[in-house]
Amino acid sequence: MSKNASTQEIETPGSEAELDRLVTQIIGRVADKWTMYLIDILHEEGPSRFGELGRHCEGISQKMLTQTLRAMEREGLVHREVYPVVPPKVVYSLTDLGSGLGAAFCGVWKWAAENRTRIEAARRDYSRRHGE
Amino acid sequence: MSKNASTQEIETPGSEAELDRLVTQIIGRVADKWTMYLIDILHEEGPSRFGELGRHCEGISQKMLTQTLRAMEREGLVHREVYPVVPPKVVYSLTDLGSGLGAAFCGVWKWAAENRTRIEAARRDYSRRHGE
DNA sequence: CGGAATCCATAACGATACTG
DNA sequence: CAGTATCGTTATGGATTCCG
Repeated sequence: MSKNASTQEIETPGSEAELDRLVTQIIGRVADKWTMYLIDILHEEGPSRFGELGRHCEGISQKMLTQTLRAMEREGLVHREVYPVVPPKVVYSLTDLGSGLGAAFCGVWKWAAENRTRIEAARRDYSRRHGE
Repeated sequence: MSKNASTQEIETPGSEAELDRLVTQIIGRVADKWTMYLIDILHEEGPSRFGELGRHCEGISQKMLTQTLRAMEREGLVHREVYPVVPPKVVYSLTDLGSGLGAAFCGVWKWAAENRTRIEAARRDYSRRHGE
């Protein structure tokens, strides 16, 4: 019983390598552009309707919006509430899990904001040194 | 001169909406599965050769490895050091910028590790309620 | 309004072969 | 070893149409 210093694991059959693989897999599904955008939007705007999300999420197609929201629902990041009215109304909101991820992502947003000039400088530098 | 409360902006012509777009764009380029994996690997293993990275980065093809590393170099996340020996030796290491992103993304890894059981539960839940 | 379904273009990716 | 180049496939994403 050398490991498991974490928060709430009771039954953990796999090896730590396997755990690693699992966590990596989760990151792989979640570290996606649209997911990050949507979590951010839901974080700022609060519970939002499908159309609102589409409008706030610059450049996303309605197909990707649906698709991404479904995936997020599957991972337990968002809750989908359907109001049986006409015209239809569907409101998406972050679950606790989603909020947690949003909070975690916050660091990445801050990093991007704080370092954007350096990133752009690096890019200019690169294209100068390479093929222009 | 109402804004610019940030860390180090001297010349900022765009509006805050534009700044938003810029930051979002950066996230879009950086929030990618392989980039995150590689930053994590470089963070844990330290400076590594091309082949080592490939071996540590489960499931990546050599093509994607090259491609992702080039992109990361362009964004200023990694430094590429070529040793003119035979057989060739190329060592990749995180720049300050890359380390910063790694640190920022750390929160997400922790989130994934701490909530993995909940995520899997959510997934089981979803497939039970939907098409199995 | 909030999708699902269809069609289509192209970008992403993997496998393979080749090179300095 | 660390790539580049090419090819073929699959996945991604947009546009459009239709439905409850």
